[in-house]
Amino acid sequence: MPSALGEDFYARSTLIVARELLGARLCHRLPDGELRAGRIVEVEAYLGPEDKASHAKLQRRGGALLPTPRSAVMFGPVGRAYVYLIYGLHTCFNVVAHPHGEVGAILIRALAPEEPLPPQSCRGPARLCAALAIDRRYNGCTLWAPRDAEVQPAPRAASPAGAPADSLGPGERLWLAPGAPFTDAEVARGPRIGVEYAQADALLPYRLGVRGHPHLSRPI
DNA sequence: TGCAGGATTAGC
DNA sequence: CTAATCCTGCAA
Repeated sequence: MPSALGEDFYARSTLIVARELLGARLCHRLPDGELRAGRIVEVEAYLGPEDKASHAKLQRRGGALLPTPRSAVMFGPVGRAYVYLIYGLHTCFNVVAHPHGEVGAILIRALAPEEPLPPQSCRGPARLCAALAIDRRYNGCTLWAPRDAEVQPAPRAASPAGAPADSLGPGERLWLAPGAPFTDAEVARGPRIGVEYAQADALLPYRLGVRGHPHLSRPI
């Protein structure tokens, strides 16, 4: 896994990591050796249970407050993938990042794709997953270490019904690599997309993108 | 156990 | 604007 961002990168404020993810490269090595990658140009930060737009929720079970199964990885170790199915149709990819003892993840919303991906194939969180062939098997996978060194996947619910039951093949790898950073002047912030149900929290400027970039999912 | 609704997208 | 489509979390 060439030059992956290290574990410490993810152990900081979710919003700081979101900002620094802009410019980084998301890379997927397929079982046949093909590399699909792109440079991150748009993200959204999602915090813990206090954030009404976030999947991170607590549920009373057996007298104790525990994370709900879907988003349990957001409560766990940083630098892992949180991958979920949305609208019964599409896959979204997030990176778990938060200071020790906190909760949060960053939704990757758009990439500037690299060869051989088609130029417009990574605009939107579900489209980039389709283009890079990222699926729910990656939920809970560590992004900063070779899978050989990986500890057991985060204690998450059993694979959602319908998820591929097979595990990742030997050659498959998903990781984040450093890339040419964007300057603060190039970064625009705005409200997150599609979270109107979160009322006041829907207005927080937790969507970050490269100003005017042609691969944004929509203008910011 | 049932059921409303979703961090989206393509198509009319 | 709406349908597609399957899980999820919460109510009962």
